[in-house]
Amino acid sequence: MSYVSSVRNRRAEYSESTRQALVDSAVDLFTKRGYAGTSLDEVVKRARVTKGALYHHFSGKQALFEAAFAQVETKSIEPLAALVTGEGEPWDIAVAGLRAYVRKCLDPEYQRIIVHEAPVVMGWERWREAEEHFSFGLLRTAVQLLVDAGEIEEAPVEIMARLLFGALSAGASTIASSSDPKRTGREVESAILRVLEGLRKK
Amino acid sequence: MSYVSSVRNRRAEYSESTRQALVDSAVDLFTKRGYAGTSLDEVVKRARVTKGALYHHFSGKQALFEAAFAQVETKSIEPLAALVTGEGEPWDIAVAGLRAYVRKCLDPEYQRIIVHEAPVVMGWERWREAEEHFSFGLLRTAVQLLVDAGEIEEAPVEIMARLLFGALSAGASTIASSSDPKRTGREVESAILRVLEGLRKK
DNA sequence: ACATGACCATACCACCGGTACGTACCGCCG
DNA sequence: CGGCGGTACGTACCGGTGGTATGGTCATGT
Repeated sequence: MSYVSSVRNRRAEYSESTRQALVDSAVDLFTKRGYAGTSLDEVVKRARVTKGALYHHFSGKQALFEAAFAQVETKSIEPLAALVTGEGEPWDIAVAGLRAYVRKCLDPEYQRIIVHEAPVVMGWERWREAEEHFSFGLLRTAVQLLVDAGEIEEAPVEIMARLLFGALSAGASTIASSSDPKRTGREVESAILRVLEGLRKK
Repeated sequence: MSYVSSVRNRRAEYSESTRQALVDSAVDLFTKRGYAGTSLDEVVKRARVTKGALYHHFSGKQALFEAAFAQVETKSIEPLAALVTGEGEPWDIAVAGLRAYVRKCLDPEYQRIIVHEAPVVMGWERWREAEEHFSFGLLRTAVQLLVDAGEIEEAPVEIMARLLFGALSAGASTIASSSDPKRTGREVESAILRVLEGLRKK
């Protein structure tokens, strides 16, 4: 029986491997040339398979993008999630998470696929839905923590989280396209902290 | 000579008219179906010309989009520019401009073409450059006014303007895709005002 | 009157996303 | 062990789209 299951696993592993190769290839190309700029022919060529394989694993280009999206988000968000769900003062957690997120936004994959292309490729509604389980979901719970702890003035958490999310994304983009990312990074960080401090109850 | 010039104007007017028809058609279709979703065939059909005319006036689809972008931005930004360059207390100007901008973001054309598609279609760098002369440029000068007037704490104006711009854009998206735009609009307005108040020197 | 260039139409091409269909291979049952 | 069915692809092809090449028309300078 162990023989049967091992053969079966072998087969399944092959399939999973090609699927993974397709996703990796997609992440690479989407990052470098964007969604519209990459052709499926190139994706399958780099993954050393054909379009038959692609359309077996995914329903189309959009689905392939969503798989790439999920992979990048999952990989990127793990340390942040550990940070937010860990213990500590809510305010310190927020500050640390903010710093970590700004750094993560400097990763080209995250920058291009998650921040820039995803909302337009997936559509705003679908993007919003997907982000509930990833970056935005984390930010929202962090803000909720701050409100519950009485650190910042009451406000619709959803709205405030959206605004902060937009500000963070813009800050990340600014850093990424700066001629002196180190300096700009420090400036963005302190500016965001100043915004947060402004919201803090005194 | 008035005959000659009149004929010449007639001819030039014809040309300008077809160009305008193309841009109007593009604005319509880009708003309804997005950049990737609209075909040039449809654009020229609605403008009652052919692709020959299109490629005579524009170098390609991208250039057509930039023309549509410029038209929507120009039309949208005029009243705001008048507000910012007018006289009055900097703080009141900022608040009024903010309100006006949030309202403008409810316009479907502005929402789709300027906020959502432009960064991806034009590329972030080109988009950033173009925005210097439009919405972002205005926001930046408004922030500069506030700093010069000593209303808010000193900070790199460029950075602070970027963050506020990102927050505004996110707020605009939230409003536009809300089931109750009026209510969400008020919430976004008050949330942004709270952020501004937080930055205010007391 | 002739050349010239602005302005636009027509016909066509290359490429891309997606589909239809064929096939090799493996697990399973009689 | 033999054939049957399903998985995991490969191959060939189609419709549509952005872009190009070419040519024609008409006002205008000389």
